[in-house]
Amino acid sequence: MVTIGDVAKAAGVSRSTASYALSGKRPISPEVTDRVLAAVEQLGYTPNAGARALRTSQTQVLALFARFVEDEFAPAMLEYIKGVTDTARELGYDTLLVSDEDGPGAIRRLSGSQMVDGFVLLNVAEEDDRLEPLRSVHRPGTLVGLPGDTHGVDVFDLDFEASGRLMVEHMHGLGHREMILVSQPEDVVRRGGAYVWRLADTAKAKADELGVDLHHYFAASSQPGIGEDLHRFLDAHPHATALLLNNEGAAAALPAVLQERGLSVPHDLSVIGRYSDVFARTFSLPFSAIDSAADRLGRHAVQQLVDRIEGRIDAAAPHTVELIAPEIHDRGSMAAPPAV
Amino acid sequence: MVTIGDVAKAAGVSRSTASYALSGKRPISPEVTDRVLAAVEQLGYTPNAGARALRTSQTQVLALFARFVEDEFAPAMLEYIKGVTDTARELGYDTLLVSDEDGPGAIRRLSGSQMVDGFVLLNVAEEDDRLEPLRSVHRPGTLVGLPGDTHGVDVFDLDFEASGRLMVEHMHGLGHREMILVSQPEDVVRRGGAYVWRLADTAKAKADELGVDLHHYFAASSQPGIGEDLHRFLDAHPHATALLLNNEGAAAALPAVLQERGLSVPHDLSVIGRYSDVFARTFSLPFSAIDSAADRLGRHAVQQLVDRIEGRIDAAAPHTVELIAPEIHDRGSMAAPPAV
DNA sequence: CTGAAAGCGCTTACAG
DNA sequence: CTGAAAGCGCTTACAG
Repeated sequence: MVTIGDVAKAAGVSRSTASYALSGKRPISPEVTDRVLAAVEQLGYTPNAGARALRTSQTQVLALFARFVEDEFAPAMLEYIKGVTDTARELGYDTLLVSDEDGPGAIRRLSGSQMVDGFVLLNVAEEDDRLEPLRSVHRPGTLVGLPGDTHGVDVFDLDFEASGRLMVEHMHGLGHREMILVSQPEDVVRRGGAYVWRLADTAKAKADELGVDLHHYFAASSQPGIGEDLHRFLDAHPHATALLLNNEGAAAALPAVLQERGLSVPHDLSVIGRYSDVFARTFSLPFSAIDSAADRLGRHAVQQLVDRIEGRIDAAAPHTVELIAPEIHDRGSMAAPPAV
Repeated sequence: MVTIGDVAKAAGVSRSTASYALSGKRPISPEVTDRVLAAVEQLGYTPNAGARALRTSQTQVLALFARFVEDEFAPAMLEYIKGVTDTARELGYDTLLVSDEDGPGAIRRLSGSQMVDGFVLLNVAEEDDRLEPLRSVHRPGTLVGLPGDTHGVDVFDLDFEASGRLMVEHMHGLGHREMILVSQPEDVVRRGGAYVWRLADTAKAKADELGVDLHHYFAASSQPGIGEDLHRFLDAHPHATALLLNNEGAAAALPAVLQERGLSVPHDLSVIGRYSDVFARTFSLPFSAIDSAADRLGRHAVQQLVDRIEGRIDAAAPHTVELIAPEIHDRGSMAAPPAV
């Protein structure tokens, strides 16, 4: 391998001069700089990452913790991952992908071995077992997903409370007075998916406030269960005119259910979902939805993390909790309810 | 950070003895070993990865190159990624995920900076621009996907040629004599998806050999195009009794098309696809299919790579091209053709 | 069975 | 504006 010593020799300077010429950390004459650059080019020099990390205690690597859970829609996960890796690369960092069962152990291991400069955690649960080690390791960490206790970490998530309100408000504004809200299965909540009840609770509160009759159900997350569930809900509430979906499987199953019941959207039923744009494209879903903003969340998370790593954020300053305001991607599935 | 010097001091031995006690590379008395281990435990020692890499020229990190292309079904990609990262971890390696636009540049950069011990390339095209740098960098590389030129790399893929034959043979064995084969769009082939014509060519050859009438089409990969395409193919060949799908979008769109035409499977039409099991689950697809074996391919690729890195494979020995034999996952969508 | 020392390649404080 | 030297933490050949 070619080292900075080789570069220095080829350029006829000392190793320190070669190093400074490349880093720009002290003024080097243009002629010398040119010779160094030429040598780098000609020899194909790339600094040894291990040596640099050993010296500087900076690795230019971020750890990305993804949890691959059943029930979870994979393309959405991939979008987060892509958002994170792309942004990291733009900012000069590589990404170590950790899908370890043993999340807490992996955090300690990677921090102890000084392999990474910081951590991005995806799919964060209400009570997440990775948070305790993360807080203890003294390396910055950013979460995508809002846990119960946010101290010591930066947090980015969709504002699910505002999302619940927005769904109900929007449908109410169109004239709907009876709605069905379909949430993820209860075991998603039990595993720590607090976003499910966050959205449902605010939806219910807003419905109460507006005098809307809102029926809330947990439902299966995949076929055939979810199809049967949807039929059951619609049977139980024949006068409901709006369907709010915080359950990706329900959105995917709905077109078949509508066809079986001979319902047309938005003529007979108005529908709004909460899922990512890739999800909509993958299943060709014709329903308006609040976008999960996966790539934006991944992007913001990395920017914040790198700002911290590189000292652009005062360590004493309070941590960020950024909840992205929901935006409805309109696909034309909402209208005034049918006249009675 | 705690170093091996701290451990040595706590155990009352020299740094070299501490190191040897941990690596086991030379005999150390049980008492001393115990003291070292206790010190490690108590101090929470983890070796500094950069220092170790600098000394040993081994990083215990693999680079995983994923290409996120449109048209590509993401869950399948995620399955490969999971197969690779999990296997790597089991073998003591971390995984650097690279989704760089600049694949060739990233290979040179990571190799030059000695950040990784080897490369796994996903989604390899017939003529892949990452192969030239990979061959030049003198670090082992394993491909998932069969390129035109396999020299200097280990290759793992599903045997698409055998898959084409198997589809036709199996349907022929059930009595079918006229079939439709639906391939991915032509631009997938143009981008280097040679597996498309590999499967189609052997299917056609086998059909000729068996006297089967096989109609081959390229089709769109997503709705609404693919639905229209399927209708068109079925209209054009009213006597075809079997449908062979080497196009995930076609498989996902087929249930709706069948319903619209009032066709039942396998009574009116026998169907076989080629897609992963997660894909089938995600879309609740009721069709028998040749599994893409994503996790198995990822697993084998990493095992082979690590064997090479760790010198368990003679560098002079020829490289591997392992094509996994297709297996049909039977979901009951194939039967004898309807009596005329 | 154990220890003192060298050196991997880099950056940066020290010296001029 | 440039150079010689130290030291990051590790492993291993050298010495006993």
